[in-house]
Amino acid sequence: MTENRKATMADVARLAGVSPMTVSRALRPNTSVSQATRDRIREAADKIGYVLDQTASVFSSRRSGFVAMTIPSINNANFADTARGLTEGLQDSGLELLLGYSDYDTAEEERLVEAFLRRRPEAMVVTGGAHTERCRALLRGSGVPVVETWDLPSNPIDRVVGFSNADAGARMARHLFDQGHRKIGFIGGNGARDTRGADRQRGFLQALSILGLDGDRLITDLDPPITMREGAEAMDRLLERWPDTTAVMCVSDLSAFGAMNAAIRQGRRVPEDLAVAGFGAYDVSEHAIPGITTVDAQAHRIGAETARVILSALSEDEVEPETVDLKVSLLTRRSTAVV
Amino acid sequence: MTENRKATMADVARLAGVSPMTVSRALRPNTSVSQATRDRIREAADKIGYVLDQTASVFSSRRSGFVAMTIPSINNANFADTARGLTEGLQDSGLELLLGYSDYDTAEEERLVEAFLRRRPEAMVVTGGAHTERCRALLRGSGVPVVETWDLPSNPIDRVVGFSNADAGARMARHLFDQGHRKIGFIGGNGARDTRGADRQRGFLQALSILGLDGDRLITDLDPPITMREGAEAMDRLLERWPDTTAVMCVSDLSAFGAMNAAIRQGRRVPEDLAVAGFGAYDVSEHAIPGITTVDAQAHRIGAETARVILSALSEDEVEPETVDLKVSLLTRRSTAVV
DNA sequence: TGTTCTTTTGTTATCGATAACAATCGTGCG
DNA sequence: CGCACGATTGTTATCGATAACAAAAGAACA
Repeated sequence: MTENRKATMADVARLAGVSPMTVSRALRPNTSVSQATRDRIREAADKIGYVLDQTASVFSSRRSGFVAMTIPSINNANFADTARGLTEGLQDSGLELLLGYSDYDTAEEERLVEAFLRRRPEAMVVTGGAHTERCRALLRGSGVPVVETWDLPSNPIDRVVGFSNADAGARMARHLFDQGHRKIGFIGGNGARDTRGADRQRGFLQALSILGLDGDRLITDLDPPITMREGAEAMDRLLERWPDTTAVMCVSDLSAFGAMNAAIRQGRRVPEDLAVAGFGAYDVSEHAIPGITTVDAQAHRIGAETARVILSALSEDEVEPETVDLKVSLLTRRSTAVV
Repeated sequence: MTENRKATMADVARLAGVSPMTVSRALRPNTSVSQATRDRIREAADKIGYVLDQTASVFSSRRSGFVAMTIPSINNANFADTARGLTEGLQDSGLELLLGYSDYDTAEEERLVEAFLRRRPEAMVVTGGAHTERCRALLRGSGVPVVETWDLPSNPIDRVVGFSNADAGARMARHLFDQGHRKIGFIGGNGARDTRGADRQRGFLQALSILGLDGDRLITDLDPPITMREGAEAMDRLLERWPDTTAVMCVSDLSAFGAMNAAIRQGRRVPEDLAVAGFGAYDVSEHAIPGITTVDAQAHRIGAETARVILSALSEDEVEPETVDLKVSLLTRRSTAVV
C-alpha cells in the first residue's frame, strides 16, 4: 500500500518464482501459461497490490488499446448516444474509447486530434466532415483508420458513417409544406461553427425554393451550441419581425423546445397558430406538450456502425474504406399537426 | 505521409543537425534551447510530419499528463458541466481530462478505475462516495490524489468536493411544506445504484418526518438513469395510487419534466392542483411551462474546485487533504408557486 | 523406452523518449 | 585578455513491459 516505489513485474516474478515474461503472459488472456502457474502469479500480484503499468505495455507492444473520438459538445444527448453505441461495439475487442470535445471549433478540434495522435490511438473518430487543413493532414498521416461521422463529406479523409444533413432539412421543409404551411421560418446557428446544422439549413432552404416558397424568415446568427435559451430568444425575434409566420424549423430539438415554449408564452397556440419542428429525436421533444416533430438521426446506430467499420478496418484482411449512409427518419408529432 | 515507419526524434534530429535530446527539448515549453535552433527543429519536424510519441514520453518521464474522471452517465448535463469546469481548470497546467462512465454501476466503476490506473493518471476523480471495497483499495493504493465529487462521504478516500444530497432533499421538503403542501410524494430511483439520489430521498423523507408528515407516497423502484419517460410513468402510477397528492419532488429535473407533463396530460393543473419539483437546475426546468422549481448543485463549480484541489495536491508543498462543501441553492419557479 | 510433437517457460533485445549529468559556447566584467 | 558564470547542447543510462526466439518440460505414440 504505502510502498515508496511501485511494484513491477519483476517483483511479482520474484515472489512467484518465475520469470517476468511469464508474469507478463499470465496477466493477459489467450497466452500459453499453465493454470497452476497463472493462479500462483495472479495471487502474488494481488498480494503486493501490483497494477500493470500500461504505459510501459503500450510502449513495448505498440498497441495503445484505445480509439479516440472527438465530438463537438459533451453535453449533447445525440453525440452521447453515438459514443455509447461505439463503446458497446468496441467492448468485446478490448478497445477503450477516449472522448474529447471540440466545442464546435475546428481549431480546437485540430488541437485535440493532435493530442490524441500523440498517444497513438488505434483508430480515430471525428464528428463531421469539416476540419482544418492541418487536421486533415494529421489524420491522413496518422496511419490508423479514421471515421468521419454525422455527415457525408464530399471529400472524405478515409471512412464515413453518417447521413445527409441537407436531406434531413429538406425532408422537414416538405413535411411542413405538406401540412399546408407557406410562411416557414428557420432558427439555427452560425454555420461557420456548426456545419452540420448549416447543411440542414441549406437543404431546408433549397427545398423551400423548389416548392416555390421564400426562404427569408431566418434567425441564424446564434453561436453553437444552440440551447433552449437561444431557441427562445430567436423565436421572440422571429415572430416580432415576421408575425405572420405559421411554421418554424429549428436546428435542434433543444432550440425547438425553447422556441416553442417562447411562442406559447407569447400566447400563440402550437400547433393551431404555429407549427414547430426540431432535429435529433431528443427525449424532450417526445415529452414536451405538445410533442415536437423531429428527425431521428439514429445517433446510437451511428456509433454501432462506426465500431463495426473500425473493427473491420483493423482486421487482418485488406478492406476497402467504406461509406455508410444511415438514412434519417421523420417523427411527426402534434407540434406540426393539422388541426 | 505514406512512410512505412513513423518518424522518430532521431529522424528529426538528423535532419536538423542536432542531437535527439535537443529535439526533445525544442518540442517542449520552458526548456533551454536557443530560438534559432528551436525554429530549425520545429521546421524539420513539420517537414517530415513528425508527431511526438507520447507513449514513449510518458513511459520515460513517468508523467502521463492526464487526470481521469469517472461519471455515472455521459449523457447528463450536470456531470458534463462538472467535466467542463474541471477541463477548464486544468487547462493551464497542461493536464488533459479523460472521462469514463460507469452507468451507475459500482462494479463497472471498479473496472474503469482499474483501467485508468493502469495508464498511470496524475490524479483520479470519481463521482460519489459509494464504491466497491476493491475500488477503494485501488484508489487508496494508487499513490495519486483522489477526489470524490457530488457527495460528502462520511469516510472519504482522500479529497472531496461536493455537497450534501440529503440537505438538498430536506431543503425541497421544507419548501413544499412552506408552500402549504401536506400530501407530498417522491419519485426516484433504486438507491442501490444512484446513491446520491437515494441520499436526496433520505433527506427529503427525514425532513417530512420532522415536519410531522407521512413519507409513504413513494415511487422509487426505477432503474437509473431516470429519464423523462420514467418520470412520466412514475407520476401516472403515483397519482393512481394516491390521487390526493398535492406535491411531488423528483430525483432530477428530467424526471420532473416527464412527471409534470404526464400530470398535465392527465388534466391536472401545475401548480394549481399539483406542485412539482426537481433537482439539478437543468435547462429544461427553466424553459418548461410552467418553470420547474429545482436545486442548483453548482455542477460547473464542482469541476472548477476539483481542478483547484488537484493542482494544489500536485504542487510541491505538502498539503492536507481537504473537503470542500459547496452548498446548494433552491431555485423556486412557478411549478411550486402558491396560486 | 525412445522419438516426436505440443505446451510451457525462459533469455535477450528493443520500443522512443527523457533524466541526470557532462561538455561546450557565449557574454560580461575586472 | 582571461576568468566566471549562465545558457545551450550533447552523452549515457534508463523507464517496464513485450516480441521474437530458444530451451525445457510433458504428452502421445510406436
